[in-house]
Amino acid sequence: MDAQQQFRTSLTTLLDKITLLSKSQLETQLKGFKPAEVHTIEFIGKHQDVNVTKIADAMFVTRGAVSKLTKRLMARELIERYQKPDNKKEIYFRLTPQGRGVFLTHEQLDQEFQQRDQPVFDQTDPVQLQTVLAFLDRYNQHLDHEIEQHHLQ
Amino acid sequence: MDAQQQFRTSLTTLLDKITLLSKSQLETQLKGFKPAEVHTIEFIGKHQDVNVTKIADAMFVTRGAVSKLTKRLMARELIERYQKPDNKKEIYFRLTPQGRGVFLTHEQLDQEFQQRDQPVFDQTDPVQLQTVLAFLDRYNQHLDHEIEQHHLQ
DNA sequence: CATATAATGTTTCCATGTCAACAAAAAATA
DNA sequence: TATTTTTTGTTGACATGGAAACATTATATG
Repeated sequence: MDAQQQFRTSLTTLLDKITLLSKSQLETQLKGFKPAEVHTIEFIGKHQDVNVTKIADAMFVTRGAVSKLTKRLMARELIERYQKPDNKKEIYFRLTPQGRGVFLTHEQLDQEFQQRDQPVFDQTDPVQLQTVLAFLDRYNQHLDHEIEQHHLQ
Repeated sequence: MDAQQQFRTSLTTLLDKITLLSKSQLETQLKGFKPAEVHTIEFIGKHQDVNVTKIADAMFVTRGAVSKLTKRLMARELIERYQKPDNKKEIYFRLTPQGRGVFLTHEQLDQEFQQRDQPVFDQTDPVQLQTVLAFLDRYNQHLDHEIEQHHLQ
């Protein structure tokens, strides 16, 4: 297996595992909340004047999905909607006190995830770590180039 | 931003870009096939004596989901089932000629993606490349440990 | 200013995934 | 060997996300 294939395989399994782990922990600590719901609460908690379209863009899902999701979250009184006096089209969301509770729990969990993986970073030589990060940066730059060439975005 | 955060950010954007680039090509060349379907065909094509449980483990989904997926693929005559004479419980899958067609198309697309990104790997010092791969391996091993500790899978 | 176009959010239909219960067979255990 | 436990695969109920059609409002254009 050449380097690129090995890289891709490692990356894929890495992300599958991270997803699996965060999902289960989220489910135990935030029982009754789906990952997408928590993610939405997190996004609303971190940004001002969030609407359906912004959430959809940030989460890489359709507006329809977000519309349903926010409806559920409002029914459970975790978020609430508001509008601005000069715009009758856009609908914004903010957290309710209950929603802020979920938000804080999630923040704590996120710190736990970081702590869970920190040993990997601590036990790696700083120079090697920089090599890894630099490589990812170069790869990202290359893809930026490709995206530009293919006239995407 | 610390190393872990930088690593996470780079990884996320890297994958977003890869998804964006491969999306349009996959849609034109493998029209009518869902990512999960192609992924399953790929897995069956690459491994011997694959059963529902193995696919589920490899794709991080439930056995129920795989059971339905393989049923669909069999209905479309892309895969077929077989058993071994000394085991009446386990059911294995292999590709049909049509399934191999899809498999090959996917392989070719994959090669195109590889060629697109090969410059990044060619222009990286082999020693540094090994550092990157070794880091990912260590990270994966760490997560394997975590998954085991949480009694997942 | 009037009209065309774009943006925004919702809903319906549909596909697909999870969960949980289940049956059958294999493996472990007494 | 007989019984219990585990493994394997399937199914039905349910939830959820995508696609597309739609209504409403904002923005661009003439």
